[in-house]
Amino acid sequence: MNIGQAATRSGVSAKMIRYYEAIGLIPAPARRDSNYRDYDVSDVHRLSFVRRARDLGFPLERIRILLALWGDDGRSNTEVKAIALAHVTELEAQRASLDEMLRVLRRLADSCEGDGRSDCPIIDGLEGLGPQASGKGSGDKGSGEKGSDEACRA
Amino acid sequence: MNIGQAATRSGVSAKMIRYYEAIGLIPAPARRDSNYRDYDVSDVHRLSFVRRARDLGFPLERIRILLALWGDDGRSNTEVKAIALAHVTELEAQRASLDEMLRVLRRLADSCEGDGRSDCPIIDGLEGLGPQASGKGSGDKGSGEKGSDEACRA
DNA sequence: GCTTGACCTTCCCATGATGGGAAGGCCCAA
DNA sequence: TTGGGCCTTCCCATCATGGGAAGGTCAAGC
Repeated sequence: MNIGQAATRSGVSAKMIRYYEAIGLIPAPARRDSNYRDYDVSDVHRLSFVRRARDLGFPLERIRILLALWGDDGRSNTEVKAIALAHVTELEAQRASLDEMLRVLRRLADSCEGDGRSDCPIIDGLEGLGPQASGKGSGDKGSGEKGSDEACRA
Repeated sequence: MNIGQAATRSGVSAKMIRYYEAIGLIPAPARRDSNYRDYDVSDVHRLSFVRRARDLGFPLERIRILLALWGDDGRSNTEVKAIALAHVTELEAQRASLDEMLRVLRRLADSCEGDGRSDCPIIDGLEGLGPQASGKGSGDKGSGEKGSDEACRA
């Protein structure tokens, strides 16, 4: 079947199928006389495997390893599990990072009245790093105080 | 001060400072006779603002708006809050996506013994889409069944 | 003064995964 | 035969960041 058919069936775009082939993630399929790529059901099967792994957030280099294990009858599920758990650990780290951002952002947003005044704890929080920036120092932000002691070293 | 000093003080790498200038996120600073960029404390202040916003996951285009609001004495905190809340919504969507990946991955990992055999529910889960792939169909994965009915249309 | 090493400049390239689009060829049905 | 839809390759863009090369500057030590 053509690449468009394979794309529809596997859920991987034609563009991505060509890319996966280019980087050697999947083998180059047979070509017809017209130079069209020719896929069969096992190719679609492999592409679906890749797509599901992508949906789970696996980076392509890890999927490369998973594909090798997939096709290895003598594989050890210990290795597969290790890859999965390593990925879980990375996703957890990402989530922890997101949670921290959300925590800080929500606190800032909660402390902002949003009542139309220019006074804004969110801006203050970005400007100074205190938990609640106390001073309303937004007035000194311009390009005014260009001092002349330039080589100042901390 | 030199760009290196500004980088150290603001926590933004020199590379990034030049990039932010190139894309117009921050104004081009004065230059010395040597063509070195010359920063003052207000520049460092602005860079620190950018860095904190980046730490909270704001994309640069949103930071561009925040910077404009920061420097606008007549700003409305309503607008700032709207931007922050929009970002919260996006981060929450990302977290939901991560959580779903983690949920599926943990379930797969939990169902895998990791005992050295080749039998692997993780691989099965990637291969077929069932909640628990029942059949141990990993045997048919090779490049064997290259059928000849190529123009098959679903 | 001269050397040395740390710093600065610009420019190009790479990442990771994906999409957009142009220019040209192929295929099938009307 | 023609038209439209599919395919091919090739180049470029994203987003934020880093690496590195080739060359200029500066400050300190001798």
